[in-house]
Amino acid sequence: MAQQKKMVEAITSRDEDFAKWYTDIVKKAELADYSGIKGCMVIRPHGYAIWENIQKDLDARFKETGHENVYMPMFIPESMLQKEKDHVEGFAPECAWVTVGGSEKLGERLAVRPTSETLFCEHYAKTVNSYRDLPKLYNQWCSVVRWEKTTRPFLRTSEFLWQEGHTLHETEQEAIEETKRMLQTYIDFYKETLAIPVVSGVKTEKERFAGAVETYTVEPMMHNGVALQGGTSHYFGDGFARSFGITFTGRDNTLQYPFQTSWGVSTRMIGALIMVHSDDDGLVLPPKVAPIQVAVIPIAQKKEGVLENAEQLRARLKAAGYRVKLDDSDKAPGWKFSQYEMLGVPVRVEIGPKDIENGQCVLVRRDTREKTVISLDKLEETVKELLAKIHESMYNAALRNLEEKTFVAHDHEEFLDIAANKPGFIKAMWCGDSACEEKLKDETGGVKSRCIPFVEEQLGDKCVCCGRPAKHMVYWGRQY
RNA sequence: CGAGGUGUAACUCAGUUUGGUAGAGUGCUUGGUUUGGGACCAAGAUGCCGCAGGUUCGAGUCCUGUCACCUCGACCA
Repeated sequence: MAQQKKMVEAITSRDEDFAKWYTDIVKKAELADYSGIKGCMVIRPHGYAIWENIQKDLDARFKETGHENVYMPMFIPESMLQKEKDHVEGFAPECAWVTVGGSEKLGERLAVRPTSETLFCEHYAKTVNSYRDLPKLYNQWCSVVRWEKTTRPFLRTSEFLWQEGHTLHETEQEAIEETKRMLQTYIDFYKETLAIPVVSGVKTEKERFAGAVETYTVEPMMHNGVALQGGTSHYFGDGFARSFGITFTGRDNTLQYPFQTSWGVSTRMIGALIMVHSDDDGLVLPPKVAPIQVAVIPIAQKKEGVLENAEQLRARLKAAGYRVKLDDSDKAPGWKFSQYEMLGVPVRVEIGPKDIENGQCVLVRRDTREKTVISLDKLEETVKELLAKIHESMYNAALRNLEEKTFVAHDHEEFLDIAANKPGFIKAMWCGDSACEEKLKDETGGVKSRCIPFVEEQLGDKCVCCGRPAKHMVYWGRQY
């Protein structure tokens, strides 16, 4: 028990100091390290492996919906960035600029891409001529740079990895459908792969992406009641097309502007995995993205036959298609238990002399710590069931947290009271005026509109801020 | 951009008040004993004290400058 206590002390308690707990997990679970470059992190093997699993899963979903991967330059000439007015206003303040090449000052400075709409537009302007060239369904996996003032590993870093889909369509309706399709892809991915429920809907004008007509968002709820913008899908209308002169000859032989979308998710999702699922003993990973799904820990491994039996279990699980690791290092078993819990490995298999004698092994699940003794011949079957069960109960626990932290405010006073005392989402009616969003944000010290859900509840008929007739029900909350 | 903090071993930090041989714990290496919740014994290796000047016989310590990172806030598709 003394050792158990020591282990817990290595990580700051989540309830005591959430921010410190978060960075402790990042470090202890070997996800990332600070780099010596402001706001930039080193993503370590365990963190990068999670990202690779995320990529593999998402990429397959993109391909299934007809998208192709491309790669654009990382530099954007200032003049190109400036072609769309709202866009440049939104992004120029946080661009990193290249002004010197070798020893020569550049004639025109280059932005390190903060996002690639303009590059895609430039390319589309050259390659799209006819309605037969549409739709263009492109995606790119890359990193982008935004000169953030306040950074935090995975949640907000100066450089981050993401994917950005950029598509071009013949009709407005098609583009809107694409925007919503990709939002749904994100919603499904969060649920099916990350075991995270989200609130989704459309952003208010104030929170909209620079240059977009509509911005749709997925908003997961963190364990401490703070929301996270977990992914966005934008409908651009033909605004960018007009700014960049992208035209095509339509079916009726007239020159037309195409309609455009973009959508992206980033390594920020790894931050969500931490803040939604993990606990005071370390990371808790959903099985689909866990770099190691099963850790095999031999007990008294120098005793005859133990390592051989452990190796057999490893080989069987590998053959069954699982990512499995046998730890035969000479660390004490207790150390290994803690270590793999810290790393978030969903299932641990223990095998020692007693087990071998009885033809059994011990399975321990990370999320609940529940131990089961099973007969060795049931291994593959039980692990399969267990991983599915773990995903499901992780999702349910996260859903419970989301529901418990969602409140309803009927009037101004109630809104302020909840904002001050109950961290989470606040559902409340809104008149549609940005001034009310601004006022509520000031009054509460940071509560902003998260989104207007697709299905709105009629909680009242007046705006909770100004009392004028309400137009929408809005999810409000603090965000990372 | 504002306020605060920190730079000494791989990590966490002591040492700075009062200048005098560079320290501890953890980790690492080797050997042995161990092994069902972060084991134990023994022996080792590891330093441009952030960087640049200055004062001094002598600077981790005093002075000047500078750089970097962290935290909080403001800002934030």
